[in-house]
Amino acid sequence: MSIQESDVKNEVTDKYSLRGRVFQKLRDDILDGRYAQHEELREVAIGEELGVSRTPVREAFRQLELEGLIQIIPNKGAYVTGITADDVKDIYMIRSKLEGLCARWAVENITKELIEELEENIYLSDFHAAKGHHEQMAELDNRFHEILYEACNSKMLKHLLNDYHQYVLRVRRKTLSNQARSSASINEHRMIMEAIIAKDADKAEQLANMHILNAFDNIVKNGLYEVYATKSTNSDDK
Amino acid sequence: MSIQESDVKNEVTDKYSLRGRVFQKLRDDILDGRYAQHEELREVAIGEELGVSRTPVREAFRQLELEGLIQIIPNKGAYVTGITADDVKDIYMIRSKLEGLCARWAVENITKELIEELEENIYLSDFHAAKGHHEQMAELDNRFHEILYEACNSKMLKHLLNDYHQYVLRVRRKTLSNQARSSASINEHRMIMEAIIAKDADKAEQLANMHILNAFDNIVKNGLYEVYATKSTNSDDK
DNA sequence: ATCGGTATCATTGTATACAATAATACCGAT
DNA sequence: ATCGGTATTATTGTATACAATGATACCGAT
Repeated sequence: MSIQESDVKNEVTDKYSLRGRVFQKLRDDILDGRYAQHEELREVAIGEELGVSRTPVREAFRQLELEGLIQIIPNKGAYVTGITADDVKDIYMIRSKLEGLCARWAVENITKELIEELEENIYLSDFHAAKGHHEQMAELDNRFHEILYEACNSKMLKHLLNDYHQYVLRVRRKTLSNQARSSASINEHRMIMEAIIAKDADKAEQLANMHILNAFDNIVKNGLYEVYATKSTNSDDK
Repeated sequence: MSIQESDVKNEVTDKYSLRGRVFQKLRDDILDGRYAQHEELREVAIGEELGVSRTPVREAFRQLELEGLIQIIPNKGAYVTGITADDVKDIYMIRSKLEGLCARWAVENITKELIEELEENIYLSDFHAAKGHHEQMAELDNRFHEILYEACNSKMLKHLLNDYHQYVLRVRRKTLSNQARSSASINEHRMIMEAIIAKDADKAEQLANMHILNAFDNIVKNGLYEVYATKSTNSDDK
């Protein structure tokens, strides 16, 4: 197997190294709002908490910085940046554009195999929707998007969308699973797939745009959006 | 000065730490194509080359991985991913959408101060264009976009666009500075600014979209686009 | 000659030791 | 009491030592 085929998940998660575990733990904690805005993270403290030395902690810090979740001031410290309600909104708006682009590119580049995967995905989604299997539906929802990321045939876009998808997964954990939205979502998936198969790039892009905006609407409507800090702006705490 | 005000550049560059230097050096080398695709980077070798120990090298590796420039396979090694001609194209297409979004948001959020900065930027650009000062014009061009990133008032979008801007800076280093394109570019900047001032979000977005696409066209026309590897593996390119 | 297995080596992963920097406390001069 | 400056401490930055893992070479059995 060539290098670039290897599972993209490993890029970041790396479940079995200490660094990977520290990274995941900190990212989850930050995205779940368990740290205050601008809270300082000390290497030894985090290390002791997780039973590891400073080395993996430092490496995790460097990654979190690039994800924009903490800010490192040289020789001074690491401060959590977290994400605010405004950030969540921005992420969805950005994702809307990018998923649109992804769907557009998929029209040109999708393979037969991936089309089949999409079809299977929709088919299974209908099944689990009828049964009310929320767990499986969430999984299939993720997978639908991941298939498209693969199908667009762009390393850059895939990488970017995967990153944002990570954020979204966490946000969604906090939102009620909403029966009505689930079936609407599947139908939107179906329409996107059909537009791609029909090679209608404009329609695919537009549908994908709307799909993400609808998902965001749903989050706002369910109100769980409020768990995130409102833009702290300043006059700062701490 | 509060934390979030501090210079966003430091997030990544950190010129004065060893890790920062290693990171920059490796990123530059990779983006300039000085490594072969899939070449393995060994920690000790890089460290010796730069006269540092493995620690800063490893931290830099972790960052490069998140930037997508190398892939790290746990317990095995780090392999450069580089960017191909296709990647450059994708970056510009993605940037087109994002800069459009940025301009749209700037319409709502731009401050008087930033509007004045934009006006000054255009004014100075005209001056240096007339004099043929390429260095200053490139600087002003960057700055124009950075002002917009600030003006959109979105931490997420700003962060993202700054990242891509880094790529673009390197790509542009390789492209001829083209007199005709320079003046066209300034005019496009002017029109974007005017649309923002006129609070015409649709127009601002559309102009910003086109501005980036035009910049890419120029790169392709100048042919220096070919310095990058063509997509290595799969049969098809886009 | 090929296969399987083991030993050796190279390389990464982690912990710790040391150096440099920044924050704090303390002390004296005014 | 306040200000400036120095000593001390806490914390990060870097180097090195050790552990674990994967790659390679060697060797014997078939």
